Amino acid sequence: MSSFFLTTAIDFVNSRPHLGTAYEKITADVIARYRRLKGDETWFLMGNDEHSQNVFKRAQEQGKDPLVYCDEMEQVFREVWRALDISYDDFIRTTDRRRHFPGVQKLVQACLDNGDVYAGTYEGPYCVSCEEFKVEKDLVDGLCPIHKTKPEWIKEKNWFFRLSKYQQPLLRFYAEHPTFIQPEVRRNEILRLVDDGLVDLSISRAGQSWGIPLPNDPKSVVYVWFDALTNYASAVGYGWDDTGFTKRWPANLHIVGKDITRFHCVIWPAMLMSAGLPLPGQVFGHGWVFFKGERMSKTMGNIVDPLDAARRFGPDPLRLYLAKEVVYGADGDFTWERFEEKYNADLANNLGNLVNRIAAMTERYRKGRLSASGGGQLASLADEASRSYVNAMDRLALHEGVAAAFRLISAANEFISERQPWTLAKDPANADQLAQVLYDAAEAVRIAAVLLLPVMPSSAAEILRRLGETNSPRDLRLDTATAWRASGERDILNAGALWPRLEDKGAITVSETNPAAPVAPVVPAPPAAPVAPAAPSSASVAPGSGEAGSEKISIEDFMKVQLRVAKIIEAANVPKSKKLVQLKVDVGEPEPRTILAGIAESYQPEQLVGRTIVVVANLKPAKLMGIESNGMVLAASPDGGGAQLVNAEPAAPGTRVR
RNA sequence: CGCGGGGUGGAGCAGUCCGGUAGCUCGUUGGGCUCAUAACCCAAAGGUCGGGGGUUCAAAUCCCCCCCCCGCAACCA
Repeated sequence: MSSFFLTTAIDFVNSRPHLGTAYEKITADVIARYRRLKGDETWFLMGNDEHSQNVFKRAQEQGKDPLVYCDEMEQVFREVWRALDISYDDFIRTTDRRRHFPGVQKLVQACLDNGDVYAGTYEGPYCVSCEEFKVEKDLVDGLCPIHKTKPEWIKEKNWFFRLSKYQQPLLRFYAEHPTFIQPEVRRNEILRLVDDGLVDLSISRAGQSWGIPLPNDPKSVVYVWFDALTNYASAVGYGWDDTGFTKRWPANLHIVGKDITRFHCVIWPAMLMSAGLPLPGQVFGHGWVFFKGERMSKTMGNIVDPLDAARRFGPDPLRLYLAKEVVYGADGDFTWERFEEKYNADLANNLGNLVNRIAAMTERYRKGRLSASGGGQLASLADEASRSYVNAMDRLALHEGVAAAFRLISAANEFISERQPWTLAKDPANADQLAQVLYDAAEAVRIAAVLLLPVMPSSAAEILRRLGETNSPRDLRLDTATAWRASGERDILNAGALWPRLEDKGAITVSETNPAAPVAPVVPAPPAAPVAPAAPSSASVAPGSGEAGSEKISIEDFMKVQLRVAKIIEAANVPKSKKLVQLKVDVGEPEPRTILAGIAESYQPEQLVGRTIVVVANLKPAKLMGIESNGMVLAASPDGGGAQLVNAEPAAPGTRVR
């Protein structure tokens, strides 16, 4: 029996998991369950990344001790993973002093011993308010993008890792292990990157407390990658349990997002090489799942809680959708419309209905009992499906694997139509034939259900139960369970619809932007599908979207804001900018002002000239795209665009607005 | 020249690495069936595979050029 150790990226805990993170865990879980089904001794590791300044700040904002905050977030994450049926075997946290700290320190020490870590100075712009170094490119015209303050130029003693030394060893390693980086596009990217040369890496930060102290310099803390990446090794014992570590390490597969494949393919192997440890077998960089074409992100407002789909339909339809509809490795889309479409097509009409018709006929014609008497034409199709399933799953082509299972399901539906058991049932002389047809169909579905166990664990188990499978799903092994059973008897359970059809188009569409929207009456909810709120057709500006100020301000506060009527004299698009328009406006002052407005997507410059609008006149100047803006125009700006300028016609420029 | 993804029947997508009947889901039309969740089965209509050039006996697939869309990166002060 071979063993298989796979991991996902560990997650920052400064916000709840969203569809994007759930996608990674779900697909990794499909792989883990597939390996178990194959009989591999599988170890599936996940975890949280907690030593981030963002996390620290988040905790402070909430007035919590960072560790307490992380404890709470762990529960939040675990709850989501439970709801999605993620079968991780271990969960590591980077604040784990028993397991993670020693691992990180040992790894740093090993690199030190090897002469790959050296002292140097890190210089850079440091924002005092953020308490962190900024990267040149993050600065907006020399200012901290968050605090608008000029960062101090600070030199601090840092420890560096000699990443540059590993350029050739890495290239050699990639050449010797062509499948180390998957899919191919990612591999090419990385090869190019490493080919271009590598710079040494700062691995410590001085004077911080939130992190793991360096073994050789306890006043400094291990910075980002040496801390985070090491989780894969520390979790299985590196630094605290040699036996466990040698048993599990190296990992066979790291599942990560395409944005961080480079760290896993470059820095991580270099660290391991330096420490003299074996390298992982493969890094797979999956794509993004967009929501209605928009990138899922913690900072955008379009987060759809993965629990939503799972809560309404159970985790399996969502899991199926993500595994089957998104080409693994490429980007994909999630829309409620498509989710509903696939739910009906694959689950209600195809698989669910198939199970139902077999069960109903068996009950009616055979009193619920089937017996086999030799193989049929479906046997070879089932065999073919199993083969192409295994072939695809081994290549991590999850979408192809699932498709293979569904081809078998379609074949079973076709088979039933062709043989017409209901006709056979009319003549007792055909009893044997009838029994055979029903048995074959059931057997094909049984095998398809086995193939679907990794993707839809509880639904597939339920189908197996109804088809009289007596073994527990966890005891099933792919090779034996997908073999056509040409003999034996079984009891079939007729237990109603597994996935009731969703009737009303768009019924499960939700409002993404306005959670407080009134809930409209919806479809009569099927048992598995609790009622979902219908979308307010929000083509128009949604009034009061967002919380309408739970806190009240005083009139004095309001008066601080100086609103004035302004007339637009000139307007021009800002080069290379998508949203900004540069305006020259007359606010009744001797000189016109330059104001930038993010309305380029709603207005052409020509449309703007001559309009009389309202501006905030006493706003601190700020530079955007290198141009200084002295004020702000007022516009109704619904999420998703379509800004409408506030019209002040016919008031004279400079008039105070209050 | 910032990075990256993509343009395939009405819609959404595979296929492109390893050239050789353009496939799937939904939708449409016609038919069948009645066991089943108005489900299931069969058939049909519908494609210059973004455009141009090249390589080849043969190009959605390989090479070159161009056009368009979309994410990310910087900006909705």
